[in-house]
Amino acid sequence: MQKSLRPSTPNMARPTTKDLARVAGVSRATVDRVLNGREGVKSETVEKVTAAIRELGFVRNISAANLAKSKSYRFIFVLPRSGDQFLDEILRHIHEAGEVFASDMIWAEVQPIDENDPHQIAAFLASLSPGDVDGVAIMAPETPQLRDAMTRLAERGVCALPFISNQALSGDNLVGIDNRAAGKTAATLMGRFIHAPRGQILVIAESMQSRDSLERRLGFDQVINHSFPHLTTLPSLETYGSAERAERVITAATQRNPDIVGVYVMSSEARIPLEVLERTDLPQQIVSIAHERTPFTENALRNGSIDALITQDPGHLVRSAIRRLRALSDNLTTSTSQEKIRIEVLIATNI
Amino acid sequence: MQKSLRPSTPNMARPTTKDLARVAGVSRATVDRVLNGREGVKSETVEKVTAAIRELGFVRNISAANLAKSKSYRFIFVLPRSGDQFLDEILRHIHEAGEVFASDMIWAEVQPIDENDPHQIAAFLASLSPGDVDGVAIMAPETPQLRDAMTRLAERGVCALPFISNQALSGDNLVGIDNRAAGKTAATLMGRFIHAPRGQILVIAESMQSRDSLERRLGFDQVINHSFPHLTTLPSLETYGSAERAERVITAATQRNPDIVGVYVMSSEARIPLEVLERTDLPQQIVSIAHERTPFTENALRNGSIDALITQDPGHLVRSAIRRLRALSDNLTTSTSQEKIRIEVLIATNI
DNA sequence: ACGGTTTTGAGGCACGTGCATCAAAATTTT
DNA sequence: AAAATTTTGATGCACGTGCCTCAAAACCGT
Repeated sequence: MQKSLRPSTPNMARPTTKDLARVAGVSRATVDRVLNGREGVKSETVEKVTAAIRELGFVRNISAANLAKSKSYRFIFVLPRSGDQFLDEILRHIHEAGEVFASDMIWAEVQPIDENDPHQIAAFLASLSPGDVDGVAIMAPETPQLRDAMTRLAERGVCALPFISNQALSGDNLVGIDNRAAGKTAATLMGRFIHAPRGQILVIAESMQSRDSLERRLGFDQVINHSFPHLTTLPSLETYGSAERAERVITAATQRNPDIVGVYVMSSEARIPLEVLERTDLPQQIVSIAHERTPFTENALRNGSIDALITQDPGHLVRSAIRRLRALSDNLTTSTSQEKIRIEVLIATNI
Repeated sequence: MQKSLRPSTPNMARPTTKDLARVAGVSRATVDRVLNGREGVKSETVEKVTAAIRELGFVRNISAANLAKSKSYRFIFVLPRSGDQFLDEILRHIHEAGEVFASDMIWAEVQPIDENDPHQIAAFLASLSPGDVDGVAIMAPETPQLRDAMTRLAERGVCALPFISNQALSGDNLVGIDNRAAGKTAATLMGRFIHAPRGQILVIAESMQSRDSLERRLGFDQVINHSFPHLTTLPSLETYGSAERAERVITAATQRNPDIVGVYVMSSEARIPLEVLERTDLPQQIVSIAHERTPFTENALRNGSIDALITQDPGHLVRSAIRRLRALSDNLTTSTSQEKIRIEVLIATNI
C-alpha cells in the first residue's frame, strides 16, 4: 500500500536506492542487484526489496541512471528516398526535433532506403546492433522480409517501431493514423458535402500496392456504400508517381464517366493528380478531398480547389515516435504511454 | 576539433564542460561562471567560451545539471472546481501523466479554484514562489486581476501558461486551440452538412461571458454569413450550467423559430443542452455540432444525435502543457518547442 | 612599486545510479 | 564438522554539472 505517490509538501525528497536499502534492511549492493535483475539473490530477499519499492513508491531516476551509464539514445528513422512534399516535411521535423531533444541526450538520424527493395531494408536492419542504436522507426511497405527483420531486431534488443505507413495491425505500436478510419472520414465528409442527388466519385492513388491506400479505400467504400448509396465509387486510378501516367488515366476516366461529383486523392502526394485535374474540364462544384498537409495542398485548400484535407501532423508524428522509442528502450516492461495520433480534418477555415 | 553537431560514429561522445574548458583555454570554474551567467568574468573571456561552445556544438546536459541541483519540476494545474465531463477527462489525464513523467522528476498537481473569483485565483498565484513550484498551467477566464497576477508570477521566475481557456491572445503560449478557428470549422461543417435551401441555426452556450464562447461565436458567424448566406444564426442561448434554465430557453427558442435546421453547442459541456433537445420535437434531419469528446458526446456521435464534434484531445493537452512548462522553466531564452494543439474533427466514423 | 580590486584557477564535494571488487556471512553439500 | 557454494555487505569510482572555498594571477589607480 503506497501512502501517496506525490509529495504533499514540496520539499519532500524522492526516495533513493539508499532509502530502499534502509527500509528493506539490505545493502545498496543488493538493491542494485534486484533493480537490475542480476542473478544470485534469494527470492526471499527480492521480495523484501520489492516490498520496500512499493512501500516507498520508489521510481528509478532515469536521468541519473543514464548519466551513470553515460547512455545516450540513438534513434534512426528509416525513410524512403523519394522526395515528395510530405516526406520533406517529415525530414524537416526530424532535424528540428534533433535539436530540441539534444539536451535529453537523444540523437535522431535518418537512413534513406529504397522502399521497394525489402531485401535492402532487411539487410540494413540486420546490420544494426544494440550497441550502435537504441531504436528504429520504419516507414516502408509491409513485406515478409521486413516483418522478419523487425522481429529479429527486437529479439536482439533494438526496438522497432512502424512509422506512418507500415505493418498492418502492429496496431497499438504504430505511430500514425488508422488508415481505414481515415478513409471512412473522407467518405463521410464527401457524402455530406455532395449535394447532388447522384453521381460518381473518382478515387486516385499512387499505387494500390501500398497497405495505406488499400485500407483507406476499404474504409472509404464501406461508408459510401452504407451511408450514401446514391453515390458510386469508381475503380482506383494509379499514378505510380508519374505525371504523364496520371494525365493519361485521369483524363481517360473523366471522359468515360460524365457524372463525376467528387474526387478522393488517397496518396500522400496529392500534387500530381490535382494539377492534372485542374487542367481537366470538370464542373466547378465538384467536391475534392485529399490527404496530408503540404505547401501545395495547403494552398489548394485556401483557393478552394480542395474542400477538405485529412492529415496527420508531421511534427507530432516525429516527436511522438521519438518519445515512444525512448519509452520503449527504457522500460521494456511498462505499458507504453498512450500517444495516439489523431486524424485531423483540415478545411479552409482551420488551416 | 569536432565540427559536426551530430556524431557520425555512434561512439563519439558529446563534449562536456571539461572539453569546453580545454578548447577555450580556461578553467572549468570559468566555464561554469559563463554557462550560468555569474558575474565577474571579463567579456573577452566570455567570448572565448562562447566561441568554444559554438565550435564544439556544446549542449548542456540538463539531466546531469538537474541531478547536481537535485532539482525536480513541480507543476500545478489551476482548474475550475465545477466537474463537467470534459474537466473530468483532463483531471484523469493529469494523474495519468503524473505517473509517466515521474521518472523524469516531474510532479504535476491540481489546484481547484473557483473560476469566477479572480481575486481568489490571483491570491493563490501570489502565494507561489519559485522555490515551491516551477510552473503553473491556468484554466480560468481572463480578468485584469488574473492577467496581472500571471505577469507578476512570471517576473518572480515562475512560468505561467494559459491552459485551454484563458487569456486572449497570449497566442503563441496558449496550450489549447484557436477558438475562432474552431468556430469557423464548426460553421463550415454546418453549412456544408445542411442541404436545406434555407433555415436557422440554434446556438447554445453555457455562458457568453467566457472568452471561448465569444471567439467561437465570432468565427462561426463570420463563416456562416460569408459562405452560407441562406442560413441564419439565432442569438446565443445561455444555460449557465442549469438544466432547468436550459429546458426553458431552448424550448422557448424552438417554438419561436420553426425553421431550425442546425444546432451548434459551443460549451464544453454539451450534455445538458443535448438532453433537452432530445426531448424537444425537432425534425430528425437537423444537423448538430458540439464540442469536446466526453462519454456523453461520444455516445451521441455514435447513435447519430450529433453529426460532428470539434475536439481537442485531453491527453495531448495535458502532456503538451507539461512539456511546455518544462521547456519554459529550463531555457528561459530558447524558443519553446512548437507544440501546437490542433483542432480535431470527429465524426461517427473516426471516433 | 604599492596596495586594492577584479578576474581566474585548482580542487573538492554533492546529486542518484551503475558497476566492479573483495571480503564476510549464510547456506548447502560432502 | 569441514569444505564448497551461494548470497550478501562494504566500499569506491564513474558519469556531467552545480556550487563552494581559497589562493593565485592579472589588472587597476595612485
